[in-house]
Amino acid sequence: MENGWSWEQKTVISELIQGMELAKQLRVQFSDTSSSPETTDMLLQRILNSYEKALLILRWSGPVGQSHTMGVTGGVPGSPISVNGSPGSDEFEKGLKDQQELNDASKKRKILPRWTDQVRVNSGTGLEGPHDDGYSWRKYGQKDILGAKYPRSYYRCTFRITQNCWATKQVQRSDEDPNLFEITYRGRHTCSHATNLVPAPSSPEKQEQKHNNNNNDNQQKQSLDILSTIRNNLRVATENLDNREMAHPFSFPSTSFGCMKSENSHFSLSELDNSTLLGGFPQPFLSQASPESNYFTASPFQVSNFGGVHMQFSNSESEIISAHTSTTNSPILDIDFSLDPVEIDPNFPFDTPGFFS
DNA sequence: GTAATTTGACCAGG
DNA sequence: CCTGGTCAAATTAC
Repeated sequence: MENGWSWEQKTVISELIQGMELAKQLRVQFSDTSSSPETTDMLLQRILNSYEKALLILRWSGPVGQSHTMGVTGGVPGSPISVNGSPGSDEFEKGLKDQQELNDASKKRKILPRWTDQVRVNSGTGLEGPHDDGYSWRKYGQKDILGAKYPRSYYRCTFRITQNCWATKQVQRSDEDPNLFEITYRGRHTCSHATNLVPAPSSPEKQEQKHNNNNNDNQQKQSLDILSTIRNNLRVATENLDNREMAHPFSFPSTSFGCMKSENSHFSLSELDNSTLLGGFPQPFLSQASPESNYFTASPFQVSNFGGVHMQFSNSESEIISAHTSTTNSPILDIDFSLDPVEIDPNFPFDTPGFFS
């Protein structure tokens, strides 16, 4: 790695910087009545994408304490990551030990970190197609759940076998609000497959049928975490921000890491000079933005619910409390933050090419 | 042809 | 025993 910064560190930093810059632009937008709502909306999207990406990367990096810990993390008080950042060594070791011992999936599953996401799909706009969260998932089952109107779908990382990546997710459509999906993620991706090879994402319709794995919202929520930390730079408020779909998964450049998909047109790096850090990524334009406007507040140490999305973290033991937040203006997002330090996966491909340059 | 999805069977935990 | 989660053969998609 050059300059002591790994590629991912640089990426995170640049994403955060970009987010800030965009937010600033947005602020200007609001004082500039001549700018169109579309522009504003697009800026919002991009901001979110940046934060998403940064969060994702942070997640991959795992809890702090490792050599790969990014400096940024420390500067993110209140962020989930930093909260988990200091795992009790006991549990940490225990977790590692467990993972090593466990070959069987169920045990393994038990110790995997778990977090839930609630994603709203905007049926009106023909779905925000946030297709995937950028990962490459493979459906391996579907179950009717007692008391639930809709079946639950089970997905695992496409690279489970080839790269021993044990990340999985479950998608459950909400009973009362068919537009709402609860996505539970389990385990961190340890794969290092650059999926830009993966063909274009499926069509929106297809996604719809597939229960809309709009998990990218997940990252959007995560974005909020960081978002809140940059509160001073962010104070945006659009008119009513209903549950809107920030949609647009971001993708990574050809050097994409993990099992992220590099979806063609959703790359969202801006024209900001962050590229100097990143080494110059391509900058395809953002795709269509949702029409509705947003309202978005970043209050100190408080993550807000954004676009009606909701996210909770929990370790394998604790219950996932499902808070209902398809809501609108509640600036407060309940985050049950108790991620398990154990989530460091021994298999994490630190040595993966491209992970650390 | 390969890869992904579907779907009933199987299994473990409570 | 019931339920949720996973497996794997059959099927479908590419």
